[in-house]
Amino acid sequence: MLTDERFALILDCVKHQDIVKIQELVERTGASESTIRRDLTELENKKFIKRVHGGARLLKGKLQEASVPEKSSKSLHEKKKIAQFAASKVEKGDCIFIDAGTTTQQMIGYLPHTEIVVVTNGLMHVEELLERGIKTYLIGGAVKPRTNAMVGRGALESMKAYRFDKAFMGTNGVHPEFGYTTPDPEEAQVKELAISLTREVFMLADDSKIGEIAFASFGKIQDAFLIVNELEEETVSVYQKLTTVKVVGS
Amino acid sequence: MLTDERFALILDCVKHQDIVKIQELVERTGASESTIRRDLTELENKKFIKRVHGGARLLKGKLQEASVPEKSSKSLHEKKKIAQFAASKVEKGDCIFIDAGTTTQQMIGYLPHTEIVVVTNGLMHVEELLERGIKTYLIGGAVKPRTNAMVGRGALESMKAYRFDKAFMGTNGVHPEFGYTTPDPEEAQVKELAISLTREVFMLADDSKIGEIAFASFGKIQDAFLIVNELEEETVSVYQKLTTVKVVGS
DNA sequence: TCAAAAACGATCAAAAACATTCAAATATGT
DNA sequence: ACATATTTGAATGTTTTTGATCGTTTTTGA
Repeated sequence: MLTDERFALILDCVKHQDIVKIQELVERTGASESTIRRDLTELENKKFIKRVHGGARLLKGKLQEASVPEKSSKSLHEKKKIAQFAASKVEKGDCIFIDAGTTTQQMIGYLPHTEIVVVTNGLMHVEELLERGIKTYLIGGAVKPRTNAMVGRGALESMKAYRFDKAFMGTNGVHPEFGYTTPDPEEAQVKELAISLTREVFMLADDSKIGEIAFASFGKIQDAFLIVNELEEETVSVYQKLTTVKVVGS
Repeated sequence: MLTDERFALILDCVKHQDIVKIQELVERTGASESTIRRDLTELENKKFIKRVHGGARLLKGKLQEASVPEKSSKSLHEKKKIAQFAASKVEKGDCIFIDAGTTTQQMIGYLPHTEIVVVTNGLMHVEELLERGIKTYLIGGAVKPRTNAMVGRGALESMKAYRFDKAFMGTNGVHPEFGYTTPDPEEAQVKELAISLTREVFMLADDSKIGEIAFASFGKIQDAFLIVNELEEETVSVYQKLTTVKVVGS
């Protein structure tokens, strides 16, 4: 049996059974255990399957990616500083938009008032907002599995019914020329619309995002008040020519 | 049996039975008690289940927990029977609406296909739907704190963009004359609109709702296929004059 | 309340699965 | 045909998983 034949057979097994034992593969291919192991190792490197003790498993978010409670505590602390400053900008009676994402989520705990109205596209924010007794609106649309953000036509339509005093946005890239960028074009659409509906936009970005460019752009640097945790003097001045910048320090 | 196979089996048991004994798992997996204990410990650490003396329990997300104060396991079992039958009505390729509520939530675990599109107004449903890899749309609007249901103008507007093959609704009252009723007028609006956008409506009601009348009406008996857990012969015939009734028995 | 029964966590040795190495078999290129 | 590269399977020692045991804690029922 050829190598590629074995590969096909293995992938077929995994696809149909979700999980397959090495012994079963040995039996079905007639190859030795060593060979199967080598095959599995290679298929794992090529990101086709996930090896587990005793066999291999389908590589999918089915059971694996469900829980994401892990955070690097360093970057979390940075995010908290940024979030805290951003939250201080919220005034009683404001109608604000809070973008989906982990940095913006941190804001919720620091919000200085509960007499505000919050609109968000981040499913994960809702629980904490309600817990604090804040009037919460969620925009509609398709739910993006990995990030639990609302995207798509429904999200855009649904958001057009609102106007915001302030918006707090996350971003994956901040660049003087290319502006604010994010990897997902659908999320970019939502962000772009949110910005256009808002009087005063705040962009929350930790230092790892500065100078980066992701795939989809959703705004120019001057569209938002930029909040970062740390930044060299010279870099700050570049951005300060374009917009207001606040370095919260770490 | 591989570790991951056991994990899948355990999670499956917990999801369908809410609670599972160690002995049952030993029996079903063929593994030793020690191994099952280790598995449960690990699954608890990964936040998939909650260990209890003698077994393990479903770990509900806080969003779900909030709205489900405490349910007698009897009525939960009834709900499951109803949900199971309702789920069997879903066919591959369907676009369905699933109403907010605990009974409809039970359906998700029993859905026979994942090649469907689900629209819901129930925030608590989203997590489980995505976990099963189902394409999920959430309608927009205000989030109702106690039930985590989407209501209000935004919800209505946002739903109008969809049409459904089937809808699965919960209700607080079922009455021959007054039809289906619920205490909250805002939720009633949403339900009413959902029904009007759907070809085939299923109403899920346990026996405690039969003959009851709540404040706000959202449909006549004949608007939906009625699914109940148990019902006296004579009562059944009353409703059967008006619509199709399925008694799933307990 | 108390004692028996059940469930528990910790420990340890056996078993299974593992990566690595090496030589034989096979394929490839000149 | 020859030398070289690749693939294969067996043998090696190592790591992970497993099931049994034991003393402790929790639950149960009188």
